[in-house]
Amino acid sequence: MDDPVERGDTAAPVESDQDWDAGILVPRTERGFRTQERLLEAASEIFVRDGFLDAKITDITALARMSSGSFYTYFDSKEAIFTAVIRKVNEGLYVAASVPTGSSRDPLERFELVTRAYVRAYQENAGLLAILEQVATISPRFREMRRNIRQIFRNRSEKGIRRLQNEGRVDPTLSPRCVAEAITSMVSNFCYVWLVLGEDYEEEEVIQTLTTLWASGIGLKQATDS
Amino acid sequence: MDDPVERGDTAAPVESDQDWDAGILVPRTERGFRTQERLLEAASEIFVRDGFLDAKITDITALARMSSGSFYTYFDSKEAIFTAVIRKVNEGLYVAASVPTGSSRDPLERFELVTRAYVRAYQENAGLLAILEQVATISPRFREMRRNIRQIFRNRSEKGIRRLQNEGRVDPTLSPRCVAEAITSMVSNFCYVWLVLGEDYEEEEVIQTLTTLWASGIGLKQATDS
Amino acid sequence: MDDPVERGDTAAPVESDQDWDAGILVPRTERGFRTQERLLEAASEIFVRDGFLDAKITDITALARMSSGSFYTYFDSKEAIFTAVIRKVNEGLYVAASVPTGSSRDPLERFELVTRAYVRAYQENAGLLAILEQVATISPRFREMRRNIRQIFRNRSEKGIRRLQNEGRVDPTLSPRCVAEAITSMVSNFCYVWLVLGEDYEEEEVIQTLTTLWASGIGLKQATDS
Amino acid sequence: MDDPVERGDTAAPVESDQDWDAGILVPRTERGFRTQERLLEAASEIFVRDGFLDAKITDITALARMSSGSFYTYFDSKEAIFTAVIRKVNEGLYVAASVPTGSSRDPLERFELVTRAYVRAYQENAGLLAILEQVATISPRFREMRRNIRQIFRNRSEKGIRRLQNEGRVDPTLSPRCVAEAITSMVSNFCYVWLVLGEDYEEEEVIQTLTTLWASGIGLKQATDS
DNA sequence: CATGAATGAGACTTCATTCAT
DNA sequence: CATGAATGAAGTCTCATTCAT
Repeated sequence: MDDPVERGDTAAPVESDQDWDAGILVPRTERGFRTQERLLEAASEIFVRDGFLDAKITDITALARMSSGSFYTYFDSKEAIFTAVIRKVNEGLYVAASVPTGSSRDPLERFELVTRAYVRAYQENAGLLAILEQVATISPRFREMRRNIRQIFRNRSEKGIRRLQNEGRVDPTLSPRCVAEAITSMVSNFCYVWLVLGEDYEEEEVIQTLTTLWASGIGLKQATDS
Repeated sequence: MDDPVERGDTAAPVESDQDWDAGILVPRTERGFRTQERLLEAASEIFVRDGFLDAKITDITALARMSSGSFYTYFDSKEAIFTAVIRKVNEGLYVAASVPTGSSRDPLERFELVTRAYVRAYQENAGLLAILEQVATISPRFREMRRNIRQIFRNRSEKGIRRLQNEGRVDPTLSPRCVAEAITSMVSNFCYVWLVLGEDYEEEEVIQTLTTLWASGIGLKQATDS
Repeated sequence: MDDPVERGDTAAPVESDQDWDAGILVPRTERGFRTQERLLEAASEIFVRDGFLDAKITDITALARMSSGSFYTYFDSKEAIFTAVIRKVNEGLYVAASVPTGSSRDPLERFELVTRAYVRAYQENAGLLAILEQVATISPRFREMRRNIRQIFRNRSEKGIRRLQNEGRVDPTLSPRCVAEAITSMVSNFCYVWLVLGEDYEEEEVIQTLTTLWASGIGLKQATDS
Repeated sequence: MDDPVERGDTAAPVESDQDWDAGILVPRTERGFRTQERLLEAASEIFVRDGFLDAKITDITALARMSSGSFYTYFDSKEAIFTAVIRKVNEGLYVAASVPTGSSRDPLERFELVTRAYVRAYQENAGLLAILEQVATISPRFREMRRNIRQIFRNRSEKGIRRLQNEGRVDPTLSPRCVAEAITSMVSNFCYVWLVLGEDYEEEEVIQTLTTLWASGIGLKQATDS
């Protein structure tokens, strides 16, 4: 394989020992599942609206049309339900950002594909990602979670760069990990500034600019033959 | 001038109408100035140690060896003293990140100089910048403040890129503002991940990698002659 | 009808848009109602004992044998519970001061009846009315509330006087509203001075004096026949 | 003498042992007197504007253009300066409400004269009297002070009524003290409701109504001859 | 399993008054 | 005598979580 970026693994979406299930209770009945689902939807809405700190359990349960006490039938704590909410986001991001099998083998095209997929996924989840950013600054547990999500992208980039270096198509003196970290920073933080903080940019321009900077930055050469 | 990055303006360090003075009272005596200074030092320490949310006014005044009420002689609130603390950091960053007059005219060298200065400044203030990151996710006021600090660097980069484009040394199809935003993201977020979140990197490697990605990313050509 | 004073309306006890419910939460269970009742009783006692300003929420909850936080399950603030306490007093006053149906048609007897009822009601609620007087000097909201309570009596008197004027039994040159205000002042403030400030008077003498001054003051003539 | 109301005594304006001087320091210099005067003027303004509770020493000193510490050179406490302010009001009221020597001997005319004078004096001092009312509900010391002021008028009325009773021009069965209390309540509280709480009345109508109610209320008969 | 009432720790802030300069 | 900095006690209110019904 000569992919600059890994294909999405089909296995577990998280590559760490992070406990994504802590405090999330498993309902015993079908009705219970639906109730838990209602809570998750309500929580997403409240977290996005008020942030993690200002989100109140009572607001979530009220929106889900149940009593506040019932919350604890389904989740152990506010952190537990936030974990559950972010887990769904993470799964979505993971799938979205996977380079589909059979897509082009041209690295530049793959860069663009990855960037576009990342941007799209970020756009769709900007609200909750903003809150994750907030929670990560407060709680080590969620800092770790945020780091894990980030590492998915960084690790894929790193493998891709390593491969291109092996193929002689990228400056071999660069540290793949350091470069991958820098590119991940560039892409993820650009999305944050643009989609969360509200700097005004035009989507296509963003994707082209990031792709170009990425490719040129690592000195990508076109394959001599192929 | 052909600077890729602007020289530090000699005027005010803040280029916005952000109110950096809100809630910060001005002492009328020398003694008052010293007391306020003591509070600022204590606050820096407490903020870094406990974060903004967990920092208690009483901890700050205790560390500064005065009664809790005295705090309010100098600051209206925790927000106000945090603003004052960050204002000092900002001033430090501003100076640190200015390209010294008389430095090299070679863009690559200037990129490295700027990156190195930024990294150094970030290192020195990592503790408080981490807290600013936290507070920015919570309070619109500080989000704006963080945005202003960021824009100093972005605007300088933008001007530099525009100039290099005019000189024909950089890809003219790139949007200077978008590129500047991306590079600012790359550099600032790398520092965050590295110096705040604790990813392990080696300083010189970071500086070289960021400089290279920056320069190559925008397709910087060496001046043909001169 | 030739009543000098209106019979109690059977409708709402408050004749204004004053918001008597602001900040008073409605319990959803029987247990909740009992708890709220306990708080109201404790609050009455504490308000009378300490005055509004010195009344502490913790004293109220301690007297009601519950944790301080429980207070806020039933009331938003000290103002809210005071409103609730006064609302009960107001309802009591309203009922007490109503002239019973079927009572004498002789105006003088009715004046005495009304004065006696007012005095009795004031006596029973002197403690809380003293506090209302205090709060009214501090808060516009309660000033308005006090005004509303007062107006019940003034408006009734006004109607009664108007009627007697129409019947030719009272000086027609007097302004009914102005006279009613003066009589309300006389009666209510006498009760205040006597029952709150502690000037020493004998109940029966007070009632007779006030009744006489009222009746003679407006020049009440006995019905020519009847 | 057959005055229904006493002529103003020329001696001390207060008929009690109330200590009107407590905490009011006596300046040693002419300049000191002027400074104290400045404080009194500033205090009046602030008390009227903010009420006693919300009046801040620093607001008073700022308005008087001096440092907060200097306040205590002239007054021992906030209560002391309020006492001083009210003392001036009291003196004004005392003088204003005195029936001028040589005025008519007709009781009805005298009633009107007294009422008019009281109303005028109240109008001029409504702001501070409102605050005295507030403070009286809070502090026993000022409650006593308010009572003293009130008693000046009550005692005068009482003497007048007693005299008219002796002359056979007023119902002899009425208790002079009780009647005087009632009339004082009527007049003073009417002024409060009208001038402080803001009920809308027309001055001349008020004076005529109160005078009529007063005179008729006690059954004043015109002197048969004289 | 659902409900909603009960819990309780604890930090911020004010401002009259005192005191050092 | 003037200045303004320093003091410090004390009470409200929040809300995640637990528990009785």
